[in-house]
Amino acid sequence: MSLRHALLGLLSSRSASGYDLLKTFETSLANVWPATQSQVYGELGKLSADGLLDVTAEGPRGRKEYSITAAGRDELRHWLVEVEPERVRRSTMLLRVFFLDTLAPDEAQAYLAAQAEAAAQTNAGLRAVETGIAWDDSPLSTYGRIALEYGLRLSQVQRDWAEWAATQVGRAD
Amino acid sequence: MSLRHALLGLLSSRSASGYDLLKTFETSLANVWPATQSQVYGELGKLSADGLLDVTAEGPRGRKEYSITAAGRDELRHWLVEVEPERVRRSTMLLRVFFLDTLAPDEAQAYLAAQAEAAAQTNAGLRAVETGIAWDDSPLSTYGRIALEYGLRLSQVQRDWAEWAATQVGRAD
DNA sequence: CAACTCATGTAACCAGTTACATGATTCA
DNA sequence: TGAATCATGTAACTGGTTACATGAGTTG
Repeated sequence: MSLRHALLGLLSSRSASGYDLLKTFETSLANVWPATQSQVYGELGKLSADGLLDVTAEGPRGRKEYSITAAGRDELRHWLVEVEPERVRRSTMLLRVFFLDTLAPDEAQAYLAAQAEAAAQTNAGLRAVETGIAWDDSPLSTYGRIALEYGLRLSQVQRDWAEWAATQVGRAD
Repeated sequence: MSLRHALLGLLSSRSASGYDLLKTFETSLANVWPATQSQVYGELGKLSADGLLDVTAEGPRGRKEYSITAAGRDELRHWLVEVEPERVRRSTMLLRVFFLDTLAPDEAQAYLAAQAEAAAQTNAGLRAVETGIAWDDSPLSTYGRIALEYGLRLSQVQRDWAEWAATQVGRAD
């Protein structure tokens, strides 16, 4: 049910069309909560049927501009302050680790080295984003910076872990 | 498609029934790749229809014991060495951060403090698991230890990040 | 013999992905 | 005027969750 809240969150600061929102999902939200076109349009329909959004303008090419309602703001707030975020579980990267013993030690090490490299790449990409943004004291900057920092720290720990893990493999094999 | 490979991986070391596998999913694999009963039974049926598993014994109460086939081992190996693990994206914990500016600074800080606490709890739980296991030099110990270490480092970085993030909120509000 | 565990299966539903389909407007 | 972009929608499918249904064997 998080797509609903992602949409409510985006619409809490400004009204937008499905098309506008879709572009936000492709850019800033892509790393946190990706969504496809069919999903966004479908969910916008449900949200207005449920009274959490209104169509407040119609433009050329059938464009519909959605605005959040008071009920929508209540729902967003409720989700933010009262609903426990569910911890992320599934990780195929980690699932594979459980079965690395079916490979030769050097193959297992190669797998872990590849993971270290992928994490390093992610980290470098995020550092490039970080330096490319003109950070200021706006709420968007503050919270955007916080989210980015999470990505930086996570990719760093993934890299360190994978490098350490490679040293553990084959120690006793 | 990872459930298939999780099942193949578990069956690569020993044959088991759906019921046996289910318990493994509830215990050791629960934090990495949870699966439900209906999912496991359904996938076992598909895997044997596809020739990756065989029913090698039938026991009381309709129990079926599944064994991995040569094709199954090939598929497992292929997945481990050739298929790129997809990076985890979706995180409602992080999605919420983008919308914390709709709350008062003290509410946003409370949210982040709660995340720090949750991560600390997870970390403590994993440390308890770590000390409760008799680690040795077996492959299971090696890779189990590596997976556990990931959880320890991840929960630590989550805690540190959330605590730091709370100090950033309201600095300029 | 009652309660518990072992053991499998199916149906309905929800979230998400991919692909198909259509058409209006803008701009070089 | 042709290509690109804007803009919405639907259908089929996949993976996962919850709930329902059934029954055999084990143990106190």
